[in-house]
Amino acid sequence: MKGYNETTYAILGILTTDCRSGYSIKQFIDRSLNHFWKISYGQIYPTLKFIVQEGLAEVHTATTSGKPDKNEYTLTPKGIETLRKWLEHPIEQLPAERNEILLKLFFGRFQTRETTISLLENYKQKLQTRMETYQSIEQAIIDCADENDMDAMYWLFTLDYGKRVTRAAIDWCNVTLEKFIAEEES
Amino acid sequence: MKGYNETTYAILGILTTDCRSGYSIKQFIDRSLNHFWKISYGQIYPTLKFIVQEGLAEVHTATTSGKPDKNEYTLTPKGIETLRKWLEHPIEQLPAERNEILLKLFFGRFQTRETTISLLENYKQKLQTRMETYQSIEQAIIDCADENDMDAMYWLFTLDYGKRVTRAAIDWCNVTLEKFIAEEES
DNA sequence: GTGCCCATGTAACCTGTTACATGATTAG
DNA sequence: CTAATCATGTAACAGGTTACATGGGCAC
Repeated sequence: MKGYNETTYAILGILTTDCRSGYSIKQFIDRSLNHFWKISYGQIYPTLKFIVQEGLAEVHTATTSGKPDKNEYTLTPKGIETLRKWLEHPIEQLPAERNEILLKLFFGRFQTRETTISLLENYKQKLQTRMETYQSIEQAIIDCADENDMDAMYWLFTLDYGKRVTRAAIDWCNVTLEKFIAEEES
Repeated sequence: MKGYNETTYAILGILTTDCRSGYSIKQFIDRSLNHFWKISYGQIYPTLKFIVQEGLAEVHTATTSGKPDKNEYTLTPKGIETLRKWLEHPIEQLPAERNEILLKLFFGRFQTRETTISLLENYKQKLQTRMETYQSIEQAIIDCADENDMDAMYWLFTLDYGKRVTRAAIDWCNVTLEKFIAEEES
């Protein structure tokens, strides 16, 4: 734990919703941001401590009958301002994605064509599963969202991103597979 | 430095080419795999040490006149076998990409529309720059590759992947921007 | 003699996950 | 009584980058 990193801002963002404790932050991420953001308790609790130290939020222990006590965090004006600054700041650089499948393909000269083909088919299958997951999440959002539901709109934007990128990767699998299969026949 | 991780296999793969020293491995990655794999000296040298410890490669000091000595690594049969096993093994799970722009967009309820639009336009611009880079690399490969050049073929596959995914992301920017701009007019 | 490429290496640090410890309450 | 859910927290580890130390040779 050092300073202001993306995890800090992600948590600051979530604290603007109704999720105010470490446990419910984790739940929120797992339910809603899971396809483009993950986080573990090992990061959440130390970060919440840091956020309080910096005066970005305040803690109050909430006693609910029938449930264990929980620490509820409320953003301070300074916290809101810090979040807003970050949101406005354009991203510095595109994330450099490591891609294991491209690495394996690149060294494919040392494999048989059959192995490369089954590698690609396995990858394609995983992408298709992901695509189906996106589609069912999307349907669930559409079904239960009322009109003017801003949260739903933003969820759909992020899902649309995931679907388009996954679709492109599946297309690539198909054309690449075709090339290997064509070569095999010749 | 612990055990067999992706970095180990990446280096094992590169050692099958003419790059046999830590320095030239770094160069190779920066020149050829840069768009989907990066690595720093801080990983390369300890990993090479580990590879030798495991008996996957052997070191020999090569003295070239006019240049400093360098440690040349040569794969052993065990090293080749280890690499081949990894190459054949299908990837376990799709990489879970953290996406800062989706995170910022998701919390866009706390920004003005103008800010969101400029965020997206900035992102789109970066994607376009990346696309141009891919295209110029591709052209360079096509220009200098002779027929039956297997390396060139694999490079083009990985570039094709990058181009398709980047294209999909740009398309997403466009449709999302349109929605925000339409909303602004209404 | 100065700056650049070649070449090797490491220590400090950052970020994150996993596994564990702890304990209350409730439903069956 | 026991399993599940709610809730908080930390220590050990894994993986990676950055910055630094070191030094040879070459071209200007």
